[in-house]
Amino acid sequence: MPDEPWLDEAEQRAWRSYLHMQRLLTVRLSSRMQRDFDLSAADYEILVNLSEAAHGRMGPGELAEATQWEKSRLSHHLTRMERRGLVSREPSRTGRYPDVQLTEAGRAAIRRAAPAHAADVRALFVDVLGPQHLARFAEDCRAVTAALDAEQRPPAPAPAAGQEPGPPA
Amino acid sequence: MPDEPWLDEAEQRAWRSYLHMQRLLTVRLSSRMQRDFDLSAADYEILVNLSEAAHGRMGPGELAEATQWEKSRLSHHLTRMERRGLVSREPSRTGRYPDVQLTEAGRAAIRRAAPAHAADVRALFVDVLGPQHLARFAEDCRAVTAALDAEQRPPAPAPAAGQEPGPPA
DNA sequence: AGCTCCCGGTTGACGTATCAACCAAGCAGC
DNA sequence: GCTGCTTGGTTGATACGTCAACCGGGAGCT
Repeated sequence: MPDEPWLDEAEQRAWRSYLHMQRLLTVRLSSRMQRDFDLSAADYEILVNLSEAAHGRMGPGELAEATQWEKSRLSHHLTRMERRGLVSREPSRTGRYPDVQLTEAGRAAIRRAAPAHAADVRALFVDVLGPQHLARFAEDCRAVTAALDAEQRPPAPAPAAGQEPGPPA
Repeated sequence: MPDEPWLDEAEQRAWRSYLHMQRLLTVRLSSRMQRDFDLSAADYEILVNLSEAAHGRMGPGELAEATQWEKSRLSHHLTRMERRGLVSREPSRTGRYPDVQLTEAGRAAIRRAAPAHAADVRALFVDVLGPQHLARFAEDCRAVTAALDAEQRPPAPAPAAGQEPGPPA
């Protein structure tokens, strides 16, 4: 930790630029998805993960790991999604806890929403930055993430996991 | 809008890198502030704006403009903050609606929290990127923001407002 | 003046996030 | 086979955000 924590004006401006973008981008993407497809960003994230999984089916633990959500948030949210018929909880053959299963309605929902969402991400982010800036930007994001991870658990330098194509998160 | 909305693998990875960082960074900063100072990110934002204003006092409209919050969110949140004694609503001499006034407790709260928050932002973001990357990164953020703004209201290219130093937002 | 419309702000209802408390398998040790 | 701990999941309370409905004081018109 530096002795002088304060931010100078340039740093301040940079930080606020990020905050501002972050807020606008989040709001835009999620409100659009809500309006057009009746899905929240949280719903979408769950659906993406399930749709990428083996048979549209995962254990709660895996889901928690994949989304990095708190168990309690996950449980609550799954309950709500279950009530809306997007997922179901099916007794698991292998594990002790019921699996989360993507329903047909759930699969239909994400199939409907994904193209529009991808188009949004492309129009508002990917295409705005262009390939080069995009790559640099992502690199910077990973650096920050690494710093975050490092601070959280000093020991155990865990290697990162791979990513496969699919609907944009 | 492009005909092929889908994201290729590199784009996908970049986007997810951003999402991941965004989430971790937000959670880290806000949970720390909550834990150590009993302030949410929202509380902090209001306090920063008020503390930068003339006499720790602003009209609700100005606050809404500064934070870009919805009026309803602002109203609700101010009610909660008022209940906790961080702000008060004082009848305004100039305007028709009561001003929002930073209380002594509110000022004390942000004075306590700001240094730690600034240190966090520095340690987890500013110093991780370094001056050059930071500048580039911020530039990219502004580009995305501009795209967002442009899409929202096609006409009226409004010039941006200046920013002054103070506690980090 | 009296009327209407508009606009900034508040309210209520509902979905969501977080925290802490709880619960119920599984497993260790005896 | 019981005792008790660990672990993964659920529940309830409370704070937060959003939407839509509502309210009340001007401004403008006649």
